[in-house]
Amino acid sequence: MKQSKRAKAVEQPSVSHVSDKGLRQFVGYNMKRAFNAVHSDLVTTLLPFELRMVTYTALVLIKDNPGLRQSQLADALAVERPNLVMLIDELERRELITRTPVLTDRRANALQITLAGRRLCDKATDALHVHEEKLLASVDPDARKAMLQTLYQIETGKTE
Amino acid sequence: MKQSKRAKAVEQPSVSHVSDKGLRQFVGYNMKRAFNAVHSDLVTTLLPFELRMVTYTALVLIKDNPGLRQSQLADALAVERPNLVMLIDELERRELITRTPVLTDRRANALQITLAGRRLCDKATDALHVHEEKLLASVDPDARKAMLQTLYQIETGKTE
DNA sequence: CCAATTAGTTATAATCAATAACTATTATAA
DNA sequence: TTATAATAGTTATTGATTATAACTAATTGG
Repeated sequence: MKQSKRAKAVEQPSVSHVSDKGLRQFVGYNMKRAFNAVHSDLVTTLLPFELRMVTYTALVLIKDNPGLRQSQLADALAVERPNLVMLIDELERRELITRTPVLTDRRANALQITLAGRRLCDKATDALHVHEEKLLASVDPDARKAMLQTLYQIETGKTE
Repeated sequence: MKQSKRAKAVEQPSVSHVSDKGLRQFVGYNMKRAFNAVHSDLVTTLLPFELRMVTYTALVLIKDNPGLRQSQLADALAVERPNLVMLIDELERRELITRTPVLTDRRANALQITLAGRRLCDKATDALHVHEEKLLASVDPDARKAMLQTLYQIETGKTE
């Protein structure tokens, strides 16, 4: 839509540097900024494995929780069940996981990682650890541990 | 317990609790989990103001950087210019900001917050601070300060 | 048994993010 | 100066992601 009334031009001092100090007051903002740095690094790290953050996360959860059901995985990943189906389809098609019906509940599928899946997962995990260590090289180990504890506290809302 | 009708099928131990310990090793995972908690709180806090995270952020940046240009804001928000247009359209339509052409560069628009925009922004900011304090009530002030410093270190990659 | 619920699926809609191309201006370089 | 390139904002469109509704099959519980 074309603007019918064009505002009058005004002498404006151009902004040389964009200040975000108003946002820096929020812990959430600082968390998001830091996570963005981690995430963009993660994306490039996982690229050669043809994994995205969500597919890698799914793979690890299936590896660590053999027999996991799709609904459980959907909950853990915080994705809707319908969206998980396609995700699982892809991992199964690539033969990184198997989807086998459960005897005791024939509605459900039990997810298992395959050998190939495990190998890919392990390689990706190694690469991620290397990248993360590089990203956190300047962070003091104690400060890092303290941050993890604080993050967990925020996540769970618990005092300790 | 029902007996299997085929030997191939194996009794699957159902997963009672989904373990994410493999993911907890990553700082990025812990950051994302904590941020999710903050973010979902933020969404509900901003809802009554009819603001999303990105629109609130835009509002604050315009407030703190009078005369900001759209391209600068797009960079600061890390959104593509075309997508910013609709965002700015909405804020302008709601008369929370103004978009005035710049004298010295008639291609550019200078963004300004209006009085109504400032009032809404301030109210939202207050509400967000209240909510964030509640969310971080269990976190020791020193631990919080230390975390902010560490987060900033990760974001910028700098030693200090 | 019957109703309600659950797991997985399909199809679809809504939302969000990315790309190309256009205009009008401004900057540059021959 | 003129021609060319580059920039700011816009439009239209596409692609990707996320959410919703409805369905089948199986299980649960009264």
